[in-house]
Amino acid sequence: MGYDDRRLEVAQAAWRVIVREGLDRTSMRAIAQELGSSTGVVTHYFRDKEELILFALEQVVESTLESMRACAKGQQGINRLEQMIAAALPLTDSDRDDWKVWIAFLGYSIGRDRLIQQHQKRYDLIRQILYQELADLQVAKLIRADLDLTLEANALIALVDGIGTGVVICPDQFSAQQQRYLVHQHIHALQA
Amino acid sequence: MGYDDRRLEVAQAAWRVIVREGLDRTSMRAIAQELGSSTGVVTHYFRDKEELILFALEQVVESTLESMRACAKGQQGINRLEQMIAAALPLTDSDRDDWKVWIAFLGYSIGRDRLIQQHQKRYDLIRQILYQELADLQVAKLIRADLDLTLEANALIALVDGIGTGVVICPDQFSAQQQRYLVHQHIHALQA
DNA sequence: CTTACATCATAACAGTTGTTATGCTTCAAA
DNA sequence: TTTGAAGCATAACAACTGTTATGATGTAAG
Repeated sequence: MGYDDRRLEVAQAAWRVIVREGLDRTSMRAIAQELGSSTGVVTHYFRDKEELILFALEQVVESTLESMRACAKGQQGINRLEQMIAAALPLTDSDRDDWKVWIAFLGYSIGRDRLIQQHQKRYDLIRQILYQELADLQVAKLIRADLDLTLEANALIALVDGIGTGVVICPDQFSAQQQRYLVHQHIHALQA
Repeated sequence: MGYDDRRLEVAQAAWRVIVREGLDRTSMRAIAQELGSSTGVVTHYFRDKEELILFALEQVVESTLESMRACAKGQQGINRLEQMIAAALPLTDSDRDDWKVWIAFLGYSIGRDRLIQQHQKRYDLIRQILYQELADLQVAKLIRADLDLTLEANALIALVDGIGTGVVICPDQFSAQQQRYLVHQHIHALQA
């Protein structure tokens, strides 16, 4: 097992503690205990606590971005966009844990301008991806020509964010089927 | 100045610290300093830190619920629902601070089941209010008869939540006008 | 075998946390 | 005037925090 693998193990331990205990109760010692080791391991693979936490979050973000790209492949038209959006939703229990980390981090970022700026970059990236998808659909005349695509991309982001927080707080209210319906309904309204 | 007024002042000081510094950096001493007093004041008016934080959040929630009820008065039909939703949006800078507190609290609640349950109750209340509005609209045949109203109420909650987080993270992407457009677009799709 | 480095444990550091106890005012009731 | 409580300041408490230094172990290269 190489360096990067071990480093990832530490991050995943941190990730589990965040989901179970909350971000502010995720201390170096708690992470080490979750890992079954001492804090020496944690400090060995990460300079700061900040570096560790940011790395753990980046794993979650990259994971869902990868899922979105994977779902996009082989799909076309409206269905392609719909599948991409679905890939970002907390449809499974595992996805729900990802969203817990994400929301914990959003709250943690309030009052921390540096973290807010990092989130902005993430949102910019997602917005750019969705914009491109919408632009392709508009060229193919599959969605209305009068749509402000940047605005609609933001609408999609807000939709996913809203469903994500809804699932984390009230899991019973948002089944996978209902999540898909909400996305389908939203995208359907864009069609030409 | 009575007891309750002073108590509210303490909560508002905590509220300002949360917005500026973040929830996990909102210590008893930071609140006291923001208030221009000592920690003795804080402990005098609140048993726990938890009691203080929960009280501060409740103020925010009650404030926006009151705004929603006020906006509902004198309005009718689809416009009534639209105004109520708009009352919960972060259209002004002041509202944005409310949303910062809200989102900070959402993240803080991850891994704290008691807080999650309290949020569920809040969402249940809002869902009930929106359900009633939708039911009235459905009886008046102003929205489609085949809609699952509970699902649509959840959709409205998700929409507002998504816009709220979007504004907090990327204020430039969600102007008041654009927020209103997104709500209008969503509600318009429900019409009969 | 020796050297050097990666991996990890342990311990100590100074700082911060929430909580509690104590004492000092001020002011109204008896 | 005495009594008592409200309002508030101060200080101390143990517990916890992130960080750092030091030492022990294994293991691969020379």
